[in-house]
Amino acid sequence: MMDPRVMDPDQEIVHRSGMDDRDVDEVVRVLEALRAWRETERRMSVVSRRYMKLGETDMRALRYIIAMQSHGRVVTPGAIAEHLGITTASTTKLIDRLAAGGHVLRSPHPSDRRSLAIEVTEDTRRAARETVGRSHARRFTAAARLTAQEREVVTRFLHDLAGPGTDEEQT
Amino acid sequence: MMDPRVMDPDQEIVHRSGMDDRDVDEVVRVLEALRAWRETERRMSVVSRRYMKLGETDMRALRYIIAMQSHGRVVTPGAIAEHLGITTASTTKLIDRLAAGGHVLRSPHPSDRRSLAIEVTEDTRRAARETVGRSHARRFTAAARLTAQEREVVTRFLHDLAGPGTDEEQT
DNA sequence: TGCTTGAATATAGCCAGGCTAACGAAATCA
DNA sequence: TGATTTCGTTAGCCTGGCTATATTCAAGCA
Repeated sequence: MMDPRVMDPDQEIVHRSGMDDRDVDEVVRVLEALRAWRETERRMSVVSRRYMKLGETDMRALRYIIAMQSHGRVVTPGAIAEHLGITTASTTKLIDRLAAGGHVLRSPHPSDRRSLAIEVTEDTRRAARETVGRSHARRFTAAARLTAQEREVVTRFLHDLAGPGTDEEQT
Repeated sequence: MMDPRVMDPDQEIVHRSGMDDRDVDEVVRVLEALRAWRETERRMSVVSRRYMKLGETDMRALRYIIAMQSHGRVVTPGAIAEHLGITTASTTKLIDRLAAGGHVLRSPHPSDRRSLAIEVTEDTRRAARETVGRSHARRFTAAARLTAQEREVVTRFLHDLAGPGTDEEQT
């Protein structure tokens, strides 16, 4: 009635690759570390979003606006919508929320009078720099502690994780 | 008016650690790989959740229930609420949604008549195994491709990322 | 110039998924 | 046994998505 191998689809791979128990153990440790890190990230993201009273998408939007603005680009609602993968209608409400919270301003677009330039307020830019910057610094430090060869190993592993998985895009 | 260092808080760390340009470049590559992987994960999660017509929390709940059940544990709504970090009221609605979608059943708890045992249906268990299992297999394969020393490097790096960041819990 | 078509944002109204408060039923404790 | 605590549910609210539609302006053309 209950299949004990349910959460253990590794057997097939293990069998194919001829790994011994010790190898499997190490691999599992890597995966566990990966899982732990993701969980930490998720939790910290929840904490900092609670702190700034923003939802996940709003936060992503803010990061995007700040990044673009720091490169001197004019950020329009349409561009935000596209970046986030949501509709422009939802983006209008999103900007309403950010504006109500004093995070952004709607300024006229310099050349297209149909459009807008969304600008982040100075206070929010500072706050974002503090919270986002902290976790960025943590990542930076961790990567900086590695030797050159180790960095190469880690980078390769990460690319390996992300790379060939782009197959199941289905629309 | 516009500070070009806004998204570049790395300068201080770089300065402290006495890294040269080449080092910085490599570190940035590591971080970029990290970011790319996270983005991939996020996108794929969106895709598979759309496929199963489930929200993020519902999916997490399902994974939790399947995992516990596979260890022979009785899963109660309260335990689900605690694991997800949401209220029991929200969990009631969550279970309503999962039950309406045919993903779980409310069965009587074997020993406590106030409580319930939430059970995943066979169909959903199979579907979850397929989608979740695929990305798990991808991670497993990537980790399996590493040598023993490389696995150690990666694990250490990941722990380093997740580890000391648990300081800012602020309730 | 004046008209038409398309682009960019906004509005209205719907649904999902969180929350708090209050409740009933069962377990537990004095 | 009676009081208290625990567990899940219900009711009602708010946020953040969506679609469909409206509004305003830009751009191309007769």
